[in-house]
Amino acid sequence: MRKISESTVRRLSLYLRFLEQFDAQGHTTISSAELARRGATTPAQVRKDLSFFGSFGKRGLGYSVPQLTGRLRDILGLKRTYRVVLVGAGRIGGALAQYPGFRQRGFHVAAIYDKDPRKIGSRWNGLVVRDVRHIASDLRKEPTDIAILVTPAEAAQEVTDQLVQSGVKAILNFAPIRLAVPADVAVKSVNMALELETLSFALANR
Amino acid sequence: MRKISESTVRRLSLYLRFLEQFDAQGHTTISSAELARRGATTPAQVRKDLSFFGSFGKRGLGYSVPQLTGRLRDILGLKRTYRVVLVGAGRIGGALAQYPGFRQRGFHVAAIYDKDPRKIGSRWNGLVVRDVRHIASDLRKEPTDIAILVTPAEAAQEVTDQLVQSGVKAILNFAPIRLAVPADVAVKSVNMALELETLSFALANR
DNA sequence: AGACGAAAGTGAAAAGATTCACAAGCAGCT
DNA sequence: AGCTGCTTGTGAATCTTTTCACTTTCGTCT
Repeated sequence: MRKISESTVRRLSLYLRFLEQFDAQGHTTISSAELARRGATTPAQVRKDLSFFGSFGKRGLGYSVPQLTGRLRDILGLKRTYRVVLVGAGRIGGALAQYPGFRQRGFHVAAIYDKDPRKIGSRWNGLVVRDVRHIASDLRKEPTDIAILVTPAEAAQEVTDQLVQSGVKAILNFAPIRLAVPADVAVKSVNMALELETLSFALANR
Repeated sequence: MRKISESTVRRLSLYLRFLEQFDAQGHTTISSAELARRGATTPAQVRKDLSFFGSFGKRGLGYSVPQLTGRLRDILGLKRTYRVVLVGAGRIGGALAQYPGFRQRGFHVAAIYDKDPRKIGSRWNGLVVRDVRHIASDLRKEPTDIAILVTPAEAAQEVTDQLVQSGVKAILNFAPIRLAVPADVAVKSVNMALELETLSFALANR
């Protein structure tokens, strides 16, 4: 497949959200102009993004809301559910484990791991925190594609190696460190402090 | 000032992190090649990023770690501390309020607000959750540049309007909605589910 | 049936970001 | 002082992304 840019993928996710809202409002078709308006982009951008994957619209009419919704869910890999494991039962980890937005989209947090004996055995939203040492054997029984990593920086690489060994193919990383992984493993890093810094930059440079 | 791209700003933040680590290791100079290695980019990229703001290095030698650290903190607006208010005392809000990475960087979460009477008055990390209705009067007494918004989507725009009215100039938005704000207010939106979707896209398209 | 308005699809142009490649400058050495 | 080995700073070249502008197609109306 032709290389699709990260920004295109992010916009496709956004379009999908708008489509769902639009559907809830009872609309059956939507134009690229309307999608653009909601997504703070341009109609041409919307059409170009979609055109990488085929042509889904009807000229003169727009896009069928249910049909485009289906295609986007397909493109984004959202027609299935994902078993997700979370490593790091701290405050952020706990919050993420219970975040309803994940489950709504088909991402099921099925296990939480930590290294700290004081946390192991405690309950988070019905899940018992397990020892990180069980990752390998657990995932052998329950293959898992996606992991969310919320450990301190020091532990992140070691845990990553275990996850990768156990067959995890995608990692959402909250640890402030760049993870080394094989080429076939996708890593997406999120860093809250960095986001705030883009804001302080904006404040300082006006 | 010349327009600086978002990606440049993000990289500058990263460089600053690496510099701090490098400093802690006792190094006094660093080359663009070393910064590039750590940041998964190229030496030319590092030099170009820095060149937008001046020339800080010594040819043949590299950059002075403390000097470049200082300049980056200056560029990113990190030479001061920021008073930050947080709206939405849910699980994610609570976790963010206590996130040590913010305070380390000079972002002080000084107040938490919520609309839910059951949450108002409860304590989060030493802060008492206050009624959102107090935002305007509180911020009149304590001017605040940055807000973190962790409300449900429905409440987000209303709260934003109040924040903007009260002089907030930058918002880190976790609500899954595009906020309407005046041109002089910076908004940075973070959407966890969307990040996971870029991963499921990667899994689906290999 | 033909004409019209609306909107998709799409090469081509423009804008923007990254990489290249090389001159210039610095420190250390002889 | 002059030579050598590095490494910066930067215009130019390349690559990527976005925007433009135009053709095609669809549904509707007369």
